[in-house]
Amino acid sequence: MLDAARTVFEKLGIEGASIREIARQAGYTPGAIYSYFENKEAIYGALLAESLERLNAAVDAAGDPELEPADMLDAKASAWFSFFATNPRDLDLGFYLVQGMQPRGLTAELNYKLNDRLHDALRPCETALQAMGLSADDALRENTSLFAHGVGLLLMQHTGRIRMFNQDATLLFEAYIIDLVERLLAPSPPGRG
Amino acid sequence: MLDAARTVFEKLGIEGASIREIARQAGYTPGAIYSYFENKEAIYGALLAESLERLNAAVDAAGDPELEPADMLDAKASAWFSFFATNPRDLDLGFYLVQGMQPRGLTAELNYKLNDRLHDALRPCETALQAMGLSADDALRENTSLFAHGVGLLLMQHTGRIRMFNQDATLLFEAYIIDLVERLLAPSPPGRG
Amino acid sequence: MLDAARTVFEKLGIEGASIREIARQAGYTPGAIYSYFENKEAIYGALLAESLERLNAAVDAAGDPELEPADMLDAKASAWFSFFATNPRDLDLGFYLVQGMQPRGLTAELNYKLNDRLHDALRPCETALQAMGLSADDALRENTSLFAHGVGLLLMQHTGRIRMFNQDATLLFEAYIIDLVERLLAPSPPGRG
Amino acid sequence: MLDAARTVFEKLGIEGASIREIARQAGYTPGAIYSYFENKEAIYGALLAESLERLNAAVDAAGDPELEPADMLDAKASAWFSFFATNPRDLDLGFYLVQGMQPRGLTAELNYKLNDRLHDALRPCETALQAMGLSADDALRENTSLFAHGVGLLLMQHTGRIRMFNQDATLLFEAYIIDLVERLLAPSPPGRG
DNA sequence: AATGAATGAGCCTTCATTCAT
DNA sequence: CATGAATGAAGGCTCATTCAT
Repeated sequence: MLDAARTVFEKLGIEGASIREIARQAGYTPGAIYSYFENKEAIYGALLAESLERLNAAVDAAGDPELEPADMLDAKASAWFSFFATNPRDLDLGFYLVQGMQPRGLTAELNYKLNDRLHDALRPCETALQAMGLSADDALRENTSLFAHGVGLLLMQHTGRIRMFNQDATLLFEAYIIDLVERLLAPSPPGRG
Repeated sequence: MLDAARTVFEKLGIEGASIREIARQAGYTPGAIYSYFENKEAIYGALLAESLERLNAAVDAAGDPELEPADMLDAKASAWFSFFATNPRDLDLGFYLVQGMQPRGLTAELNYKLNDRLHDALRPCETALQAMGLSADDALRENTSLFAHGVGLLLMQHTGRIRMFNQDATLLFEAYIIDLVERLLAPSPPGRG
Repeated sequence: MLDAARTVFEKLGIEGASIREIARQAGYTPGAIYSYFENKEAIYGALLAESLERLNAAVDAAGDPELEPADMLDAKASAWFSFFATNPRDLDLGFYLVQGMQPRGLTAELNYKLNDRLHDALRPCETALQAMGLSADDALRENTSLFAHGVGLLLMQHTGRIRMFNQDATLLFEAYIIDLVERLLAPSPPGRG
Repeated sequence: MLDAARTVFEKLGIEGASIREIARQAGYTPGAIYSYFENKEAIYGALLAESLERLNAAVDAAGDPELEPADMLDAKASAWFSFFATNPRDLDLGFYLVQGMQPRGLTAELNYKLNDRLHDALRPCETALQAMGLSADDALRENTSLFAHGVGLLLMQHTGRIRMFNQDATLLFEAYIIDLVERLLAPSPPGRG
């Protein structure tokens, strides 16, 4: 059933994915959906939960444990970035969660769970940052920036606005990481906390 | 009439803003809308065009012409960033342009115009980057990154996901600019183009 | 449901028959219609298909198989003519097929089927004409003329314009058949193929 | 203004000819139309009146006065037939009058006038028929049949159904006239009034 | 667990017509 | 005479959701 939803969703996008269509794809009638999900938003919740599992799997699989912290940072960050860059529908889901999802569809519990799983996917980067010598606070801050940077690039790429700038999102993300590593490993210049 | 659209839009969001609702808010019947706009998308087009004008006004007003390039960069970037940070509905509009707007509503001409106006708002940063010694290509690349970074932060802040990280979007954006300036002014380390 | 459509259609004509009205007559809400038909044109398609079946039934039932070809021609032609003369709504449907029906509502397949069924209803006349000694080409031509004549009379009668001429459509159609038979059975005069 | 209506009407057909469109074509705004016509139907009434004038002009111009009655019949009948065959929009108008026009649009007076003008266009045929020796009653009957035949052929041709029969409407009409003349000039067989 | 017909509310849009200016 | 903004009614259609079976 979730597979059907995902399939429809991949084919028709988040706007075109009606209950009817999902049911048809699943070989059921519309009413049957409601045996599995409370409402339409709940489907997205489930879809998103599953998407985040795949995201975590991708991040977990990335990077040899023996890697240097800086390389680990690169590996883990590239993992979540390329997961979304490669799977635009997962990015859609993420944006949908973030933008349009009605509070009704997401129980507080599920919302927490989803947030936690997103954090889980980003934590390896934070860990690597700490391993590079950053305090917990600094690591959090840098990780937030890193995430924001990636999200911005993904959004631009996803909507075609990045071609507008004649740039390649993945290259720019890589460059950001390189600059970041450089900055962290360099002797901090005067005047920076 | 545009005011009515903006009001409804602010109240109900971009999805909930139906022609009926906009007409009601404006004190008209739905048919009357079509004396002013060809269709629903055209309303957003007009709204967006106006939003981009305000954006450009904000950017143009920012920064004393006498400023050093680095400070000018800061001023101009902060201008567009804070415009969107302060006016979340304009951010919504921007995201809508970027994500959902149907080609039908936007004539190719208008689409170009809107893109141009967005570029206009970002160009001062690029100019400042070149004034700091970057080549045209490098300036474009850095400007793209800068924009992406801001967009990512704005998105996170806008959707409440930034509090999740206990960070302040504006501070993070400022930090990015500082690092950027530092990096550009520093003697480039070996191995970086 | 089809009955409702037919009823509304009889009451309000083909132009006045809205989905809303059909639904109301059927005791349903508009949306319910779409469980039965893909769109409005499909309703007419179904209505027309059924009408053509009744037409064919009437034609098939007409004329003792033992009849002479000339009498069979009379019987079959009178059958389709009187079907439409007696059931003006079926005539309306036929005109609608012929004039206004959008390609969207009628799949190519259905369109073919409808055309075929109309041909089926006219074929017995053509067969009788051939039995009277006409070549296939001549039979087709005479049958086409016969059909056109009937259609013209039906249209005039239907729209009240025939009273304008103080004539009775059925009598005129009968007279046409009589003349036709006479002409075909008579030794062809010189100069006519 | 009528010209504008006719132009729009020729371009967009009877369905697509909205008041807005007519006004635009005429260089006016919709409201201005109502300075000239009571309502939309009145426009069609005027259009039709004018069409019938052109029809009569065509019929009047046809056939040398010196012609034999039989040839005159051919000339006059061919005139009205080819008028409609050549100007399908006039045929549309005629069908519209006959099928869809609301009583509101046509004052009784105008209706009479239109009927009279149609009769005028057909009268030369009737006169020719009488000149060939038919009684007034017989001439009326034959003329009615002739008109019906032509109308049937025109309808079939107009709607593309005549190609279905692989026939040429004009040829079939000509053949009808030839048969008619032949029949009338031949010694009437026994049993035909 | 599943059906599937049905609802009800809503969507965007069109259009003849009116009327104060 | 003409404007043109506005109306009001209607149009076809979509969709999440419900519920008796």
